[in-house]
Amino acid sequence: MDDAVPPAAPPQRRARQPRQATTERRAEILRAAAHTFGSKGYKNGSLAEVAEQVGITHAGVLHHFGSKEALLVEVLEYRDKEDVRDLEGQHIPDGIQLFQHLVRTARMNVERRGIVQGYTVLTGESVTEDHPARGWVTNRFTILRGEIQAAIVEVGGGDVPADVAAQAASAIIGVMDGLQVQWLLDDSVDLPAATQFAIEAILTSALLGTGRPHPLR
Amino acid sequence: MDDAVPPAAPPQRRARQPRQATTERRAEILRAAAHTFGSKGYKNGSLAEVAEQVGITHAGVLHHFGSKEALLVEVLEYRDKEDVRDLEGQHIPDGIQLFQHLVRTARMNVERRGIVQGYTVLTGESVTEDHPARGWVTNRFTILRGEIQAAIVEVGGGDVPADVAAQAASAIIGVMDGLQVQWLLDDSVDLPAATQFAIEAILTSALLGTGRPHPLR
DNA sequence: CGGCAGTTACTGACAAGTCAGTAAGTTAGA
DNA sequence: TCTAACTTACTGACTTGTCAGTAACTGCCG
Repeated sequence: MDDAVPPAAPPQRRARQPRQATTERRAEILRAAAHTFGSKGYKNGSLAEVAEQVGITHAGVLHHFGSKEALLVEVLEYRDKEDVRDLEGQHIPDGIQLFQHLVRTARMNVERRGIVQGYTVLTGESVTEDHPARGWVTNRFTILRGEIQAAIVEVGGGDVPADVAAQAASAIIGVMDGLQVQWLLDDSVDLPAATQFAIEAILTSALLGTGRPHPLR
Repeated sequence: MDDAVPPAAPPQRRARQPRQATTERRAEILRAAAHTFGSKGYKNGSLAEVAEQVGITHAGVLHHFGSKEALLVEVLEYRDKEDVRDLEGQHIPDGIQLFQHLVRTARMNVERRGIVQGYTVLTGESVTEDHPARGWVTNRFTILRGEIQAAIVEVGGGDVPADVAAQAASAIIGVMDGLQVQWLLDDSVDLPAATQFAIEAILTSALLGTGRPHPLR
């Protein structure tokens, strides 16, 4: 390759860029879409409802995102970026701190019912055939399981067998999600308390035999 | 008017009963609907698709059930009855047998992916506003929690505090549901093993301090 | 036991609505 | 001036639900 020439002179003519306010506009639409898909589901939430929240028509939304499915994909990416930004400054928790972080998240979630509902509805929907969010949800689970499994092994000082750590990791994610569903349907379920109880229980069992004391209390 | 005649002669005329084959016909439709709502969700599954499976038109389905929502309700009731029939002969498990039953269910579920998917999709959908299955799902959770909580107290010989038993009961249901979602999305999740591991872990923690040995192994 | 009244179990057509997506025209900002 | 950012108007595909009509079945009357 010839690297001597300056990188490809801009064949750009004039104002080919989006306007300045457009970035924020798109973000507005993404937040509206997250809200709609969250409360009604992806299939059942309409572009018109999303558009109305930002004061435009559904065709305006399609101008920005091309299709409903593309909008969903960007919503999911947007949420990922937000999650990362929330953790900015803080180092990514690992080891025992990860579990403390999970319990803290459950406590926070009680104050963000809408977000929890969105996650729950979308996750449930994603197991249907050819759902556009299926890949995203599956990937999310895979990453999360990996992180939690690694944290379990780390806390156990390497003495926890891989398959036990894997089962415990799945179980921790499962119990968090499953408790959220019950809590959404019935406020009498104590989401933070049950989450903490279950995580401690699963962690204790996974570490049993390593001779280490329980690290959460 | 001549009121001398005996009070309102039976207005019953003739054949008022459904035909013989109708019961089985309705059951066929219910099974088809369970399949469709299970794989596509209630909102996204159409009457036409249900009808096609039994070789009639969507109007025929509506003839039998009146509305889509009424069909869903009957599907749920039908499934309940089937569940009960499955347990027939066997006494309803309680105490430690309930937990063995739950683990056995997880093992069986690996062979009934469709049913698990139906349960998962419908449960996720039900947390949306005004969903027609919401009451059914909520009620199901309430009953299940009560049974599991009672079993925990029983196994613990009455030494387990009510709130601990309640949290453990929620957690056990939650982990079963949550693991099913992960398993549906990713076969590499070992549903039976992780379920058994988590139930044992949660049960152990709940019984801790009662001085009883772990009852599952 | 034959026939007919009344009902069931549908079909096919249609109503009324929602939906995503397209195309063409308008406005306003860089 | 050029074009991004819309709107309006529309299409076609689907939805559930209604309705009138029809064939077939059921049970009673004579």
